[in-house]
Amino acid sequence: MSPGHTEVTVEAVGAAELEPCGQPEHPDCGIRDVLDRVGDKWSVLVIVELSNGPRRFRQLQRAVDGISQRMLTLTVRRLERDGLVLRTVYPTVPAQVDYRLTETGAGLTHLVKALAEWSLEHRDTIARARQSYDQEHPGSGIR
Amino acid sequence: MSPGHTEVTVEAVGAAELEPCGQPEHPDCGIRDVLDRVGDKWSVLVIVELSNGPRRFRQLQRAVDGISQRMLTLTVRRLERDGLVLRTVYPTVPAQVDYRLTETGAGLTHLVKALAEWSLEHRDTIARARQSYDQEHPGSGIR
DNA sequence: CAGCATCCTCCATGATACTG
DNA sequence: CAGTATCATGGAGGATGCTG
Repeated sequence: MSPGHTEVTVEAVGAAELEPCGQPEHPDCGIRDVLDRVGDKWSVLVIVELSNGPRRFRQLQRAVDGISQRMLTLTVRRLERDGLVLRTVYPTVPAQVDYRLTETGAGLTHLVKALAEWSLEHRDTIARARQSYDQEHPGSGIR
Repeated sequence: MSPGHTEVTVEAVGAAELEPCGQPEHPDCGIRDVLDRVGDKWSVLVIVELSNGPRRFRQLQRAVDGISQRMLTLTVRRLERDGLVLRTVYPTVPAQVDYRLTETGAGLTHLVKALAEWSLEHRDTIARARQSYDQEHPGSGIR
């Protein structure tokens, strides 16, 4: 997975076969587009929950503990806009809406789950690293 | 919240084999700890750059286009604190410092690269999805 | 139930200046 | 070179109230 590339910059992330794209304006090659989504506070948790099957709005809100109505709306709208989530409205009374992953979204799920598993596997290691860092650097103010 | 919930919640992320951990206080099981790092604006780009080998401070700053001195400092410090990056100071004049991934950090790199590759593979699909969403939902205000 | 509209707060990030 | 210190700010996110 690591071919013999010489000076590689951060944008040539995938390895040799990936387009370096090398535009100063887009140093991240659109990776940020996805990362901004994966990175925000709620998207991943919503995606993971949806990976267990379709969910309705309130159901999602209850599952993703702590999310506000507003943020759930925003999150799920953005995911829909990106084509990762499909939103279906049933014209019942009261209204009923469900959300499910699209195929694209499901593909991302695997990566997200891998990340989640990695997190769980290394949380202790990281926690210990932090403790020892904080001991050796008292009052560093880093969080 | 329901103490003995049988409902599958977002924390049962990996699937059946992952610890549900089920603490209302830590619904994310520490996934957030890692996600917060992966999610912030610069960590991933720094990690990816470091995956190409050790880098010095200025070198990193030049590679990660657009990062400010302050944010680079904060980012590498946090990565160091988490045990993902090793910081080595050489007592030369002027000072010389290099950063390299720890083994833990290198492990995360693989996932991050997978994410980056996925991003590149799907950026067009996502871009098209956004376009069509924006057409069908004019003035929705979603970004 | 599934939202939208407002208001408000705080923090991540940026800009700038200075230092060993 | 490799930072630290300080100030400013935009926007993410929370709280609340209302609606079809």
